[in-house]
Amino acid sequence: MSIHLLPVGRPFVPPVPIPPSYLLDGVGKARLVSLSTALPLAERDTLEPLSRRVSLDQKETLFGQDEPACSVFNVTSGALRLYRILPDGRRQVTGFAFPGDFVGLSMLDRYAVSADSLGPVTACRFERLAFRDLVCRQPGLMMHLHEITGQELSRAKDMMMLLGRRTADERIATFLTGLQERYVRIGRSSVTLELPMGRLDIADHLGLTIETVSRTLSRLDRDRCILIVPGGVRVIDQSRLDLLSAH
Amino acid sequence: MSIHLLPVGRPFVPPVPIPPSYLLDGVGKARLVSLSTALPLAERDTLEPLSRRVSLDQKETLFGQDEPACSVFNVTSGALRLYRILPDGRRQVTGFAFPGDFVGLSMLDRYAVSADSLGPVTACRFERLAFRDLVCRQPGLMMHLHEITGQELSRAKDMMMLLGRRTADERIATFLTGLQERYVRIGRSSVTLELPMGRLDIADHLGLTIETVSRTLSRLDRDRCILIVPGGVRVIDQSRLDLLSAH
DNA sequence: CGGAGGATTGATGCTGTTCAAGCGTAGTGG
DNA sequence: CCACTACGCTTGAACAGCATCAATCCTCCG
Repeated sequence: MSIHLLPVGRPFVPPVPIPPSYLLDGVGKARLVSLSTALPLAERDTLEPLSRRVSLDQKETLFGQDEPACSVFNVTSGALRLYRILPDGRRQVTGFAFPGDFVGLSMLDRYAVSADSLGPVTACRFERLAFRDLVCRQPGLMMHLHEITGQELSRAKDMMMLLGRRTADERIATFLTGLQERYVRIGRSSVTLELPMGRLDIADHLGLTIETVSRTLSRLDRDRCILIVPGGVRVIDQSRLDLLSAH
Repeated sequence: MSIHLLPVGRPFVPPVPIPPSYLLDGVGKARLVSLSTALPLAERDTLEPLSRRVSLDQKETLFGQDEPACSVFNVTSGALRLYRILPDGRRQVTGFAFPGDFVGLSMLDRYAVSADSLGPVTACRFERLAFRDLVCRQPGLMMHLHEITGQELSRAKDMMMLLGRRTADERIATFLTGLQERYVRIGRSSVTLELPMGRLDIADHLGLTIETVSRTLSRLDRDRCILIVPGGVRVIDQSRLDLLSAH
């Protein structure tokens, strides 16, 4: 069973693409050489025996917010939705986890969000305490994981800017280009941008309503900026999208 | 020179209050015993020699976003404003740093935000690489710092929920109760809640305009929920404030 | 006393929400 | 093969919350 430690690079500096085959079957002996923070192979090897495979069907929940966090996960295929809910039902989707992403890495004793599957998902599960103990003995690995958490924190700050200060158009554009970059990074880039999540998930992620998401996408389609296709969108005018999402 | 490692506790479980004197003069020999994740004194002692004191006047900048991150800081007195700015001037204040708070702890090679002082500030500065090397050799310390980063990430998700899904009233109430809790934690709680930042800072933090912040505070004052006083507010109806900010 | 900067308050307008209806496609069963 | 339903998505019309624009008011400080 293979763990996916994706390269930790600066945004907009996509590292060497990883063959999709490596990411999609979590079995082979393929090795991932990280660009900036290469992990000694020994560390990979010590991590792997701890993991056990988990499989989820569509819309199954992996864990719930505030539950005792007894595991750390690494997604190997499919996509997870991560979210919080207010007592009155308002929801904030804090993010989506794709192959290679860790969830629960901050290792507090309770999960900070709920996680469920958008479609079929497979992941590696680590017993938290064992994971913690092991990582403690490998300062290099721990540093790497800390760095990944730092990246997530930086993305969280991007989200604050987006949610606090950007218009609906900008939010949608930023969301789309952000997905593009993530797909590039995991070697999944293609002409059409797959959207495994529904409109409501996008809305709850971007702080909008489903109607506004739908309207905004429709307008971008009408303006020949994107083309809405079943299961995703095709980007027609990349530069206009980049302009809208420009930080 | 003394470093402030504040307890890492769950939200709403304020740990033993720390005498303000300890936090305000960064000199004495006082020791901070953390509730959940006590640091061996040896670790504190190894960290301290690395630090150098920095002092800032009002509205001086400590570092700018995207600058090479060559230092990690620990605030000892005063308060910092942490923010990002879009090319067109829109600003998102991602947070404020109070005594005991670390900034730059995620240790990416560039700062994720800009930081400047709201009033006079003192802090401990650590050379990043030395800090990193040292921390690498102290798994317990590193774990603790990782945990602090995890807490920050969790608060970032609170902010996403706030910015994406909550009304102006709720944002203001949540902001006020959040400040209360932080002040309790650093032993600074008092009848009046000090607001060292201006209305514009609050607005840019909560994704509102200065006018909305002012109006909302005025209404809470008119409704006898708070009392606006010079430099802060006095909370009159705590339960109503808690209700508004309830997660 | 006068000026500057921050804060408050009012009038108006816009962006995104709400409410409601209709569309398209996939799945089911006659 | 064609209803029929279910579900997600789209579209329209009216509305509301917060933003914008603008004037005024503090309060501190020279």
